[in-house]
Amino acid sequence: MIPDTRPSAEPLSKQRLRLWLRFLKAQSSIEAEIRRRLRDQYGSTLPRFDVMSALARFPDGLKMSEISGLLKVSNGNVTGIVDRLTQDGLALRVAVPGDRRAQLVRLTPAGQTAFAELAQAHEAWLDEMLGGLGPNELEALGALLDGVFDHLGEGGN
Amino acid sequence: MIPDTRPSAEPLSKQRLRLWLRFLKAQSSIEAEIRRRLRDQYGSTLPRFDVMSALARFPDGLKMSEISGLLKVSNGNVTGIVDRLTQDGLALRVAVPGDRRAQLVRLTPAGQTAFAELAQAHEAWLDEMLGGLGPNELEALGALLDGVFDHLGEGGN
DNA sequence: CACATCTATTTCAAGCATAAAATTTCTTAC
DNA sequence: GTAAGAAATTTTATGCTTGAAATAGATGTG
Repeated sequence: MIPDTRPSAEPLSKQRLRLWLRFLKAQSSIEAEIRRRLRDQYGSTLPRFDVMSALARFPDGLKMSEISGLLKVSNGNVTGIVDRLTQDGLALRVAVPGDRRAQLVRLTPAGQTAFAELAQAHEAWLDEMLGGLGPNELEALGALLDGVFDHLGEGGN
Repeated sequence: MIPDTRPSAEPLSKQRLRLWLRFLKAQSSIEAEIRRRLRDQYGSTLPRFDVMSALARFPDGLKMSEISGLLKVSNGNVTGIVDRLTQDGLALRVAVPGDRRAQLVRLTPAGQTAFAELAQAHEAWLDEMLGGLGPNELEALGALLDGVFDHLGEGGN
């Protein structure tokens, strides 16, 4: 097929803007549905899930600043979320031997159980909501996202 | 090229999950940069920009509930944002003749000027950040997003 | 050891977001 | 016209998020 190289009536910047708006709409409608289900079915939230997810990947515990670094959110933000997880008995803070400033946060056994259940539901929800994407579409979308990242200069992390 | 039709080692649900995480990462790093620039360069925010954008498209004004409907956010949310825009002299509430419950929100002239400037910067930023996407990529990405929407049953609006 | 500096975390003030309750006003059915 | 219900909006309580300031502890240099 011969690519259409005619200058479009609409400038490229407008096309990029419109694509961004569609991108945002897809993202936020999916995310809103996930938040709703976390709330209604599990009495939880996406920020809590994100923190638990990080903690689940590091059974030896994470320092507060490591959590905020992984999730790319502020320190003060993590303080509040971990406070609430701790109140609910899902996480706990343990002292770091050599450093009285820092603490390691870990999932409690109850937290591990709760997270396993949430993670399974989360994966199933996404599988359902992204069901329109088969293997080829997934690969194509992944490649396009790589293009975005390359240009943003954020390949790593 | 012969498509690889072998059953992948990784189940499709996991692939969808991983794609979603990359999708989220792209979206949130771009959005974070936009929020940062709105704040640092214009002393504004994305929610304010979204509301002003809706108001700019309807010069005759919008009722509070119309704004929240367009932006798909709660009523109480809009109350606060419009309050702050009004305090800053960018929007105003005018009475609706036949209905003392409702009010029309409009941009002030200052609000129109401010929005025009923000909108131009916003488009330029996206053009820069999505610069990795040429016409063909834009079209391909648009088509893939359509596939997602179709499956979500959210074609319209 | 003292002092400056750096690091880890929490606290604070402001704004954003929601769902649920409350208020005010309109409409409709009698 | 009055009472019941619906509609438009605000208020409230709670949680998430940020950047900046505060606190406490560690580290390094003289």
